[in-house]
Amino acid sequence: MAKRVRPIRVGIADVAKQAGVSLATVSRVMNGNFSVDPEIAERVRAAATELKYQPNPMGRNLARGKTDTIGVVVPDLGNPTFQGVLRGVSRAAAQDGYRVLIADSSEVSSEEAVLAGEARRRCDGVVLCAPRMSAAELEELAPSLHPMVLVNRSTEAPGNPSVMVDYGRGIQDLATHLAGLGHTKIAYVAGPESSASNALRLAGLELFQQTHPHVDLVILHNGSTFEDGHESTGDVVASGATGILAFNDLTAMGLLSGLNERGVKVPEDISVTGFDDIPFARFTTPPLTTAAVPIMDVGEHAWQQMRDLLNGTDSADSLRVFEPHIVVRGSTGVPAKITASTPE
Amino acid sequence: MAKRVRPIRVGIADVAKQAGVSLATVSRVMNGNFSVDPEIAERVRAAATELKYQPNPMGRNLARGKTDTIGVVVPDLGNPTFQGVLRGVSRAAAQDGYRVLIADSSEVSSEEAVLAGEARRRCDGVVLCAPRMSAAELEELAPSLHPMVLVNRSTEAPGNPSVMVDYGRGIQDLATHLAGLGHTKIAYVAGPESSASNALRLAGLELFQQTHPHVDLVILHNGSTFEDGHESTGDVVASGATGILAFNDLTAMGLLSGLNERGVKVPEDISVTGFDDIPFARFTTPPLTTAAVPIMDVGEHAWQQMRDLLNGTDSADSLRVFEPHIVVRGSTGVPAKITASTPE
DNA sequence: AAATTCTGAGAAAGCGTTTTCTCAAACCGT
DNA sequence: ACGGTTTGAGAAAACGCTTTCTCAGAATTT
Repeated sequence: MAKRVRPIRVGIADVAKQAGVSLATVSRVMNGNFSVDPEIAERVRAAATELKYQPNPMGRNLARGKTDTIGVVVPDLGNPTFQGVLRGVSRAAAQDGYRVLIADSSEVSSEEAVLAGEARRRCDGVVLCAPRMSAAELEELAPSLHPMVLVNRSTEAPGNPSVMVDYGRGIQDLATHLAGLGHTKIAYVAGPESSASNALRLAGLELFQQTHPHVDLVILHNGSTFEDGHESTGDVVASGATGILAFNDLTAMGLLSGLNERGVKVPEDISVTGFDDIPFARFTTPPLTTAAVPIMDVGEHAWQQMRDLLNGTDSADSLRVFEPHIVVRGSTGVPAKITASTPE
Repeated sequence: MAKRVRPIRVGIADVAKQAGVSLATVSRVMNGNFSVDPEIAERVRAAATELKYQPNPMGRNLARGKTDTIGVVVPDLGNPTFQGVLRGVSRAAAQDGYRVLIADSSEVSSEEAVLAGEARRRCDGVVLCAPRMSAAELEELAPSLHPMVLVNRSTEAPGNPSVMVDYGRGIQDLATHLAGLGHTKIAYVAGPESSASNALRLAGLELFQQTHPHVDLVILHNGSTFEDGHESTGDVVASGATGILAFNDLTAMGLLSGLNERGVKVPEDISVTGFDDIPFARFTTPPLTTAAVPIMDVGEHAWQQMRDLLNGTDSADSLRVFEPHIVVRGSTGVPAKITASTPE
């Protein structure tokens, strides 16, 4: 029977025939193996370009046991933070000839394990962005995912680099900023329970409380989206706090919007801070005071760690912490009570 | 010589041995081929789960000639629009068991062809988001990329579905909105020359001009980023126009910021419109009047087209146009001249 | 000039699946 | 009970490369 309709695909064999050499030689030339006569190499290259030969990645992948691709799994592609690290990883990896496969778990933590596993099998490595799964699950999963690098999480087992953001430090700075302005009652509108970065913020606030015992600190439970922030408005107002630490910029913006609807003036009546310094934080009304996180750098560093893992290069640090720095804009100010007690 | 250290990887052969059947049978069971005795199938399944067997994707890919992956190439992962379609495609594809590989051309149009080609070879298909390359290049590249679906571009050659947004209609609606408010001098702050959607907007404005001959329409050349919008402030003010159609929400936000710095009131002195209705458009000061584009739907539809292509299902329409709808917020209003001429 | 080491390229063995091909055994109708 | 279909599973051939193994012939050594 006739061979099935050849999809006009030129393979390594065609090039070999055209150049009058063996498959092995073509492969050698294509992979820059120098142990081949320059003249022959040239002949092969000519044949390759003439036939427009492009190596089939599937064949290569199988033969080499690698794909030059890494997987990135994020909880939500709609979140500017994850978009940032995705972009950072993607660009950095591209520099080294690697591509990235994305997996969006849609905040369903039970999906994470299977997505991560699948990504790992398809790729040479996997970076897990702020996985929502429990610590126990993460520990259990880690060995089967190696090489893996974590963003904003860490594991006991060594060999899995983490790149983290010092949310504790950031929230302390923000709280201190508010306290410095004279706020004595501060509310933290917390993020998702399952969020590790939320836990870090809470720990940071505990330290803050120790150094500022006179400040009345209250925790309001909430979420991580704009809508969550908007819905927290009632609780925030009811709390009587004049300084509000929102979980992130998104919730801060939601809160700003909610407060505006109720006629509460920011920062005159209430000061609000965000976290992350997403690109739009400076365009809110008023512009948002927040803790800037160098998110692209986080992504880029995550790639570097991954590359070291893949190359077997022992990376210097397997835990890198990025420090946020607060940027003060218009959403924070001296609380009303103080202003009122100092009439002109 | 001893086999190199087995990386503990269980292959189909291990399962076959464990179950006492041939490789072929294991494969059949794993792929839900029913022509296998239920009892044996059960035995195979038991062996598979006991050994925690997971098929190696590289092997499958090569044997099946497909990867269950599609590539998405975008000009800039930092652009909310592309983030939106990426998210839409990713989620929709995931539903059908496909994954997505991303390629960010960083707005370098010369990179697009190579990135797209590589993505295509690695994946079963490719969706090109608003490629910046010339029409000629696109036509030339198209055949080698098939199956491919285009977003916001189209080709002569059939078989390459396009999903587009009716930017012409949107900008006309926006312009009409401004004209309706009484603006008689309107400026369009154009996007990148190479942007096809910019051309569509220009075409739309031409139609608008025909139906509104009395309106003085001026075109200011510019870019697509926030910074571009900010830098256009001088030209905008100098133009004397009272109604400004920004290329997109990003440039509109930049412009808003620039106008604010100069003490120009929006919308009292100048009205500004954006385009896209990115999630943050409603939080600018004042909230941005814009043309909302159902960007997630665009991504989702792009996937559907791709799926049809992959399945050989002839899709009903190979050109789908999504209509934007304008959403009027606070950044547009009656021009000052009119207000002044109707004193209370 | 014979023996030994290098070089460079072809032959062939994987890589881990899927998918024909084959063929024995069970099943069928007459 | 016997030729003719089905069933069901194993053997083996792809899939398209990379890489090890081999082995001529050239280069070098004695």
